[in-house]
Amino acid sequence: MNKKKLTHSFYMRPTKKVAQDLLGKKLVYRMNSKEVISGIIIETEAYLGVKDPACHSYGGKRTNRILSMYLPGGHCYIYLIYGLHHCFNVVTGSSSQPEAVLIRALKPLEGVSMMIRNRGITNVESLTDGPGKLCKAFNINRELDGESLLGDRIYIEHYKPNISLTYLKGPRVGIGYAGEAAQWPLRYFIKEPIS
DNA sequence: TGTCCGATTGGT
DNA sequence: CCAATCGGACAG
Repeated sequence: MNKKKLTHSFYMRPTKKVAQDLLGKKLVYRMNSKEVISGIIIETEAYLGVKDPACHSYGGKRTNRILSMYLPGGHCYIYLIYGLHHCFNVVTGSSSQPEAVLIRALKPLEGVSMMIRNRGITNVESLTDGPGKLCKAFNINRELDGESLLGDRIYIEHYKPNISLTYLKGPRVGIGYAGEAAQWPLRYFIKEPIS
Protein backbone atom coordinates (compact mmCIF):
# COMPACT_ATOMS: atom_id res chain seq x y z
CA MET A 1 0.00 0.00 0.00
CA ASN A 2 2.80 2.43 0.81
CA LYS A 3 5.08 3.99 -1.86
CA LYS A 4 2.12 3.93 -4.20
CA LYS A 5 1.36 7.27 -5.83
CA LEU A 6 -2.29 8.35 -5.91
CA THR A 7 -3.59 8.23 -9.48
CA HIS A 8 -5.60 10.52 -11.70
CA SER A 9 -8.82 8.68 -10.87
CA PHE A 10 -8.36 9.35 -7.14
CA TYR A 11 -8.48 13.11 -7.74
CA MET A 12 -11.37 12.97 -10.22
CA ARG A 13 -13.83 11.87 -7.52
CA PRO A 14 -16.17 14.22 -5.65
CA THR A 15 -14.23 16.86 -3.72
CA LYS A 16 -15.65 15.99 -0.30
CA LYS A 17 -14.62 12.38 -0.83
CA VAL A 18 -11.11 13.36 -1.88
CA ALA A 19 -10.78 15.72 1.07
CA GLN A 20 -11.67 12.96 3.52
CA ASP A 21 -9.61 10.29 1.78
CA LEU A 22 -6.50 12.48 1.72
CA LEU A 23 -6.32 12.13 5.49
CA GLY A 24 -3.56 9.72 6.43
CA LYS A 25 -1.92 9.98 3.00
CA LYS A 26 1.69 11.09 2.54
CA LEU A 27 2.58 14.34 0.78
CA VAL A 28 6.04 14.11 -0.81
CA TYR A 29 8.07 16.99 -2.20
CA ARG A 30 11.33 16.25 -3.98
CA MET A 31 13.28 19.50 -3.88
CA ASN A 32 15.95 17.89 -6.05
CA SER A 33 17.32 14.41 -6.73
CA LYS A 34 18.62 14.10 -3.17
CA GLU A 35 16.44 16.04 -0.79
CA VAL A 36 12.99 14.78 0.10
CA ILE A 37 10.49 16.40 2.42
CA SER A 38 7.33 14.56 3.38
CA GLY A 39 4.51 14.54 5.88
CA ILE A 40 1.26 12.78 6.68
CA ILE A 41 -1.87 14.77 5.89
CA ILE A 42 -3.91 15.23 9.06
CA GLU A 43 -6.25 18.12 8.22
CA THR A 44 -8.01 19.19 5.00
CA GLU A 45 -10.84 21.39 3.80
CA ALA A 46 -13.09 20.94 0.77
CA TYR A 47 -13.89 23.95 -1.42
CA LEU A 48 -16.87 23.18 -3.61
CA GLY A 49 -16.51 25.49 -6.59
CA VAL A 50 -19.14 27.72 -8.15
CA LYS A 51 -21.82 26.96 -5.54
CA ASP A 52 -19.56 27.54 -2.54
CA PRO A 53 -19.39 31.16 -1.30
CA ALA A 54 -16.10 30.39 0.43
CA CYS A 55 -14.47 29.12 -2.76
CA HIS A 56 -12.37 31.40 -4.94
CA SER A 57 -14.28 30.18 -8.01
CA TYR A 58 -17.66 31.03 -6.48
CA GLY A 59 -20.21 32.09 -9.07
CA GLY A 60 -18.01 30.89 -11.90
CA LYS A 61 -15.28 33.42 -11.31
CA ARG A 62 -12.27 32.73 -13.50
CA THR A 63 -9.40 35.09 -12.81
CA ASN A 64 -5.68 34.64 -13.33
CA ARG A 65 -4.98 33.69 -9.75
CA ILE A 66 -7.40 30.78 -9.75
CA LEU A 67 -6.83 29.38 -13.23
CA SER A 68 -5.24 26.25 -11.76
CA MET A 69 -8.59 25.35 -10.23
CA TYR A 70 -9.82 24.87 -13.76
CA LEU A 71 -7.21 22.19 -14.42
CA PRO A 72 -8.30 18.54 -14.18
CA GLY A 73 -8.02 16.81 -10.79
CA GLY A 74 -4.50 15.99 -9.70
CA HIS A 75 -2.87 19.41 -10.05
CA CYS A 76 -1.64 21.93 -7.47
CA TYR A 77 -3.45 25.19 -6.80
CA ILE A 78 -1.17 27.46 -4.76
CA TYR A 79 -1.87 31.08 -3.91
CA LEU A 80 -0.56 33.82 -1.63
CA ILE A 81 -2.80 34.82 1.25
CA TYR A 82 -2.60 38.04 3.29
CA GLY A 83 0.41 38.97 1.17
CA LEU A 84 2.44 36.78 3.48
CA HIS A 85 1.66 33.09 3.36
CA HIS A 86 1.10 30.44 0.72
CA CYS A 87 -1.74 27.93 0.74
CA PHE A 88 -1.41 24.53 -0.93
CA ASN A 89 -4.46 22.98 -2.55
CA VAL A 90 -5.15 19.78 -4.46
CA VAL A 91 -7.38 20.33 -7.50
CA THR A 92 -10.25 17.85 -7.82
CA GLY A 93 -12.81 16.83 -10.44
CA SER A 94 -13.00 17.72 -14.11
CA SER A 95 -11.84 21.01 -15.62
CA SER A 96 -15.44 22.21 -15.66
CA GLN A 97 -15.57 21.92 -11.87
CA PRO A 98 -13.17 24.46 -10.30
CA GLU A 99 -12.97 22.70 -6.94
CA ALA A 100 -10.07 21.92 -4.62
CA VAL A 101 -8.94 20.61 -1.26
CA LEU A 102 -6.86 22.82 1.03
CA ILE A 103 -4.16 20.96 2.92
CA ARG A 104 -4.28 22.51 6.39
CA ALA A 105 -1.89 20.41 8.44
CA LEU A 106 0.68 17.64 8.26
CA LYS A 107 2.60 15.45 10.61
CA PRO A 108 6.28 15.84 9.63
CA LEU A 109 7.87 12.62 8.37
CA GLU A 110 11.03 12.95 6.25
CA GLY A 111 13.33 15.97 5.95
CA VAL A 112 12.51 17.34 9.39
CA SER A 113 15.86 19.10 9.73
CA MET A 114 15.18 20.92 6.49
CA MET A 115 11.72 21.92 7.67
CA ILE A 116 13.29 23.31 10.83
CA ARG A 117 15.70 25.32 8.70
CA ASN A 118 12.96 26.58 6.39
CA ARG A 119 10.73 27.61 9.29
CA GLY A 120 13.42 29.06 11.47
CA ILE A 121 12.05 27.34 14.58
CA THR A 122 12.99 24.25 16.53
CA ASN A 123 9.65 23.17 17.92
CA VAL A 124 8.71 20.18 15.75
CA GLU A 125 5.12 20.25 16.98
CA SER A 126 4.35 23.54 15.26
CA LEU A 127 6.40 22.90 12.13
CA THR A 128 3.47 22.07 9.82
CA ASP A 129 0.31 22.63 11.87
CA GLY A 130 -1.19 25.28 9.57
CA PRO A 131 -1.64 25.86 5.83
CA GLY A 132 0.91 28.67 5.69
CA LYS A 133 3.30 26.90 8.01
CA LEU A 134 3.46 23.71 5.98
CA CYS A 135 4.17 25.61 2.79
CA LYS A 136 7.01 27.45 4.46
CA ALA A 137 8.36 24.20 5.95
CA PHE A 138 8.29 22.54 2.52
CA ASN A 139 9.53 25.73 0.82
CA ILE A 140 6.51 25.59 -1.49
CA ASN A 141 5.38 28.70 -3.34
CA ARG A 142 3.48 29.80 -6.45
CA GLU A 143 6.25 28.47 -8.62
CA LEU A 144 4.50 25.12 -8.11
CA ASP A 145 1.05 26.50 -8.94
CA GLY A 146 -0.47 24.34 -11.67
CA GLU A 147 2.11 21.58 -11.23
CA SER A 148 0.86 18.02 -11.73
CA LEU A 149 0.65 15.73 -8.71
CA LEU A 150 1.16 12.73 -10.98
CA GLY A 151 4.79 13.63 -11.73
CA ASP A 152 7.92 13.18 -9.62
CA ARG A 153 8.40 16.64 -8.20
CA ILE A 154 5.47 16.71 -5.82
CA TYR A 155 2.92 13.97 -5.28
CA ILE A 156 0.83 12.12 -2.71
CA GLU A 157 1.29 8.47 -1.75
CA HIS A 158 -0.73 5.84 0.02
CA TYR A 159 0.49 5.41 3.58
CA LYS A 160 -0.24 2.81 6.18
CA PRO A 161 -0.30 4.31 9.69
CA ASN A 162 0.67 2.08 12.59
CA ILE A 163 -2.52 2.81 14.48
CA SER A 164 -6.17 3.07 13.52
CA LEU A 165 -7.29 6.60 12.82
CA THR A 166 -10.24 8.50 14.21
CA TYR A 167 -11.85 10.66 11.52
CA LEU A 168 -13.58 13.88 12.49
CA LYS A 169 -15.13 16.82 10.68
CA GLY A 170 -16.36 20.31 11.40
CA PRO A 171 -16.80 23.85 10.01
CA ARG A 172 -14.04 25.38 7.89
CA VAL A 173 -11.66 27.94 9.36
CA GLY A 174 -11.25 31.62 8.50
CA ILE A 175 -14.19 32.04 6.13
CA GLY A 176 -16.63 34.05 8.20
CA TYR A 177 -17.44 36.14 5.13
CA ALA A 178 -19.11 33.09 3.49
CA GLY A 179 -22.36 33.34 5.45
CA GLU A 180 -24.23 30.05 5.79
CA ALA A 181 -21.43 28.18 4.06
CA ALA A 182 -19.15 28.97 6.99
CA GLN A 183 -21.10 26.32 8.93
CA TRP A 184 -20.82 23.58 6.34
CA PRO A 185 -18.82 20.67 7.86
CA LEU A 186 -16.19 20.58 5.14
CA ARG A 187 -13.13 20.51 7.35
CA TYR A 188 -11.79 17.01 7.86
CA PHE A 189 -9.16 16.02 10.37
CA ILE A 190 -7.62 13.07 12.14
CA LYS A 191 -7.52 12.82 15.88
CA GLU A 192 -3.88 12.76 16.97
CA PRO A 193 -1.59 11.07 17.58
CA ILE A 194 -0.53 9.37 14.40
CA SER A 195 2.50 7.18 13.98
C1' DT B 1 -5.53 53.94 -11.06
C1' DG B 2 -7.30 53.65 -6.11
C1' DT B 3 -9.11 51.19 -2.50
C1' DC B 4 -10.29 47.16 0.03
C1' DC B 5 -9.32 42.90 2.05
C1' DG B 6 -8.03 37.99 2.72
C1' DA B 7 -8.89 29.70 2.95
C1' DT B 8 -2.76 33.10 8.31
C1' DT B 9 0.66 33.67 11.59
C1' DG B 10 3.24 35.22 15.50
C1' DG B 11 3.80 38.29 19.07
C1' DT B 12 1.52 41.44 22.81
C1' DC C 1 -6.16 41.55 20.33
C1' DC C 2 -3.58 43.21 16.42
C1' DA C 3 0.01 44.19 12.99
C1' DA C 4 2.47 42.33 9.07
C1' DT C 5 2.39 42.81 3.91
C1' DC C 6 1.00 42.57 -0.96
C1' DG C 7 -1.29 41.18 -5.01
C1' DG C 8 -5.89 40.11 -6.68
C1' DA C 9 -10.35 41.86 -7.54
C1' DC C 10 -13.32 45.28 -8.64
C1' DA C 11 -15.20 49.95 -8.87
C1' DG C 12 -14.62 54.27 -11.16
